[in-house]
Amino acid sequence: MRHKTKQVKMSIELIIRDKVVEAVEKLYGQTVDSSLVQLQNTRKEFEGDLTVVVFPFLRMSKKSPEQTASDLGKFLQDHVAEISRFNVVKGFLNLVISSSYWLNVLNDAVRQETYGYKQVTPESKLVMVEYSSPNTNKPLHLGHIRNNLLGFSLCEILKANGYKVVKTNIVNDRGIHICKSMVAWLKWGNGQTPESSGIKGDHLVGDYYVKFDQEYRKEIAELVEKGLPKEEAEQQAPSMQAAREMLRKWEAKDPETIELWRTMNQWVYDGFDVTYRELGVDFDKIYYESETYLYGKEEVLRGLREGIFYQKDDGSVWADLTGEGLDHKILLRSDGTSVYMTQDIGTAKERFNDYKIDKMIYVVGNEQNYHFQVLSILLDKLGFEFGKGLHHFSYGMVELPNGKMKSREGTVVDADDLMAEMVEVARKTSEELGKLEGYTEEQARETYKMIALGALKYFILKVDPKKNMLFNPEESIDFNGNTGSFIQYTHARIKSVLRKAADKGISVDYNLDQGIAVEGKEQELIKKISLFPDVVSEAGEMYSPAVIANYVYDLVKEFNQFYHDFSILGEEDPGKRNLRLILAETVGKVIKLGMKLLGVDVPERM
RNA sequence: GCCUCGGUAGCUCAGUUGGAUAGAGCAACUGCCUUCUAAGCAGUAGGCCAUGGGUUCGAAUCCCGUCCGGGGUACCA
Repeated sequence: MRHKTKQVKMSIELIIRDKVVEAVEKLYGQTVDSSLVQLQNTRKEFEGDLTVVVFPFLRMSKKSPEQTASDLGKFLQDHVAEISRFNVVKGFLNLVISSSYWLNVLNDAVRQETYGYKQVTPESKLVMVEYSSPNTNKPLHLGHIRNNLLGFSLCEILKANGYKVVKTNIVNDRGIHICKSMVAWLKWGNGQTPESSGIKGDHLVGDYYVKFDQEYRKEIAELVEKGLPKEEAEQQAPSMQAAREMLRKWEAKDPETIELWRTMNQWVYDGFDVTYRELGVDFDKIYYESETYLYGKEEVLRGLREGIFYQKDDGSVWADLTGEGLDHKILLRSDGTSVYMTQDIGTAKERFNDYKIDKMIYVVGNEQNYHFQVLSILLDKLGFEFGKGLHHFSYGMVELPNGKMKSREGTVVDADDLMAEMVEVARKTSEELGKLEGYTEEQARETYKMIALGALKYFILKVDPKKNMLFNPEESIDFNGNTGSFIQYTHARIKSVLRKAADKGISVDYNLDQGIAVEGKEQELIKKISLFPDVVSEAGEMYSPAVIANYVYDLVKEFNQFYHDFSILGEEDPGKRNLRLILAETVGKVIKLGMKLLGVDVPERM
């Protein structure tokens, strides 16, 4: 799935490919493979729809590029009904496709409810996608937002490509990090709860995590003052001792510790639920590290028994990966506790037990590339045939104008705050423009939220997932230009036109008159529409929401030019008006279907 | 040090089987609302595609070197 496969092109392209092969045989007596036929969309400045690059055939024709292109052009025009004209510029053969062909494309598109999507069938392959994967010691921030949006969108894209998808989340609910929050809460919390304080649970627990760190630093400073080396001070600080002790008690299943752990984790889950709901993401199955790490431990010990792994004198367990060109990797600490990798081995095993997974995808930041490379190898060594097939969907980090986000330095952009702020800006903008008059308060609020989240999601998803991206809070809240709002706005405009048409009693006739003249701009739009199914499958092959985002932007830009230059309802000729209505409706549909793949809703009005 | 990803307009980003004169948005400047929503449309300006070689009819794209930046690199997750 990951490797580049040839896109399934629309039929006309296949026909042209075949005919070029045939032409080369007939004209020059040479057999060529159709992969030699380079077909591309004709550049705007030339007349034509599709262009054949003829350079590869010069060796066969033994003629000039122009002559060769001209030979092929004549042959194609005579043998392909859809080609109405052609012209030659240097080695480029530009083909003009007849307007009736484009009208047929539009006809197909307007009639299909989920144009461009593939159906999921009982035979479809099952893909499990892990995303989000938060720690339970602090609220979600901008980095998580990119993760969640990419994960959710990827799932939508896979579904649209005919895959069954299980969305999963592994919650890192155990370990020293949550113990730090617990220690701090016990020391300084005075029994504070989300209810008593009015603070959202994940934020409350996060506040105690920060509190812990502050006190811990103070303690280190004091100890260093007394002459201890820094490393030793870090180990001996009372807070850290307390956190370690808490972890030991947790692993020993001390009832009080477990009870506190459950309580505080539940506060966090309640908080996360709110954030996930606001963000519009969800999961089919949630795994908890506190459960899976034990399975991982079992597997590692089995590996040790079977001689796949080895043990050092201090009791720690290791994997030797030098045969794979990597280093040695620790799997169990000398005190027998498990590490991140142990947990992931256990989780993977559980998942493949629970589901008949054909493909497993981990949506995790690129700082963990090495981790997943190792995980894949270890599972393979342990005899799991799925090991080699794991896919790490590795995405870049989100940077802020003043550098990286550091929770300890207070430079994180909190997910809840960010969404609330964007909704507020959307409300102000919308009220200034006065576009929602007549809407109830409820409807208006929904629209503000839709606009705010659309802007945020599009801003993040339009960039290539692999790359690091910069998030400038001021720019990101812009609603003009290449933004989600621009796309939503165009959808609202289209809906407005369609409403007005209905008001005027103009009904759309879906039997397009084949003889109708199609304007250049209209044909450009149909061409853009015709690309959508290819774009969906490309996004699925490349695991890239950005492909969808950039396509929808192009389409919308094209539509707005058309909208500006041509009147739809003001058109006198009923046939032309009908064509334009169908065009508008289809563009609206593609916008909606495309944005759905990004997890973005589009409004009827804005 | 080693591994890995990246470097395209002042800023944020497109540009994927190598193809024609490298594209958008933001910011700046200029026009367009008695006409279907101006969150729009049109225009001006802005580029040695980090850099040096190579491959070929043709390179932002492929290969090698160099510089700069991100991330990882044996008991954090």
